[in-house]
Amino acid sequence: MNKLNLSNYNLHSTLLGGQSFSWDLKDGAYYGFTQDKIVKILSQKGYIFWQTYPQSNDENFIKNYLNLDVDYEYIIQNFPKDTHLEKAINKHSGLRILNQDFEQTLLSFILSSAKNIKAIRSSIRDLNKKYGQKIIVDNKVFYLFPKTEILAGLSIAELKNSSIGFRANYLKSSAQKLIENKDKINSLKTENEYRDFLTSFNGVGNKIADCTMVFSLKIQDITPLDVWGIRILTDLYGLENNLKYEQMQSWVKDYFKGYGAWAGQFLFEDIRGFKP
DNA sequence: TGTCAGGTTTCGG
DNA sequence: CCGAAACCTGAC
Repeated sequence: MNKLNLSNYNLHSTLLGGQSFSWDLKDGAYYGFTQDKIVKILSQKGYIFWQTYPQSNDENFIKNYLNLDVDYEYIIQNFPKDTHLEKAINKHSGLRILNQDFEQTLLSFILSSAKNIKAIRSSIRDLNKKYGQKIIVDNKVFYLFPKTEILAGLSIAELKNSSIGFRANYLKSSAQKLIENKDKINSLKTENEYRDFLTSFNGVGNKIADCTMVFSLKIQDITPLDVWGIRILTDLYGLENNLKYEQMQSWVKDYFKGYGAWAGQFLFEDIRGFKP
């Protein structure tokens, strides 16, 4: 295992909270899957220990994924002082935003629409088991997230065997579009460019575009506006619920001073009652 | 047993 | 543009 000096990083709330479906806690360690590796992480007062498989010691990956080049203390200290945020930060101290793989994040959130977290995690693991590579770590069996090419080549009927229902069409069509537009995402930069591209995928509206931008493209000034996100704005901060999507995100950018993604994540985990 | 879940698309007005 | 129905299915 590799050792990394890393204080104030709440692995539990970060890896098992709502921003990723790819992690499990087993025997005191967190195991996650991407499209090409299994990642093992555990924390021990002020340090984390980690390893990647089958390619070992992928330090570049781990630092990118854990999003370590952000100035966490600065972000927290710069938040507006209000009781809701302070309560949420206190409860989930050390919660971070991850920088996950783009294609996996987009495809995973396409599967999330109108499903609860437990069900979507179950569907993804079923797809992994059927179509992802098997890897043994610590005598435990893991499966990678399926390659985009594999998903694009499956039939709708095959995909529906993983309990994803009407999302099967979205998944296949989006996987195909990702292949046709290989690396196009890397040529884009601004939120508007990202949003236009992402919402052109079948099955991707504003909310899933938000999740993809925040959790895999380092957009920090917006927060995903699902039912919970909107509830936060209306119930806690008094916004009118008939505001348009763009107006709500505009308020988020302004009020949270460019770090709405981070503030929103604290508030989201708090309001939905995630146990730290 | 019926409703609902971290939405999007489609369709009618 | 805007509200409502349709889309699948496991979970409560």
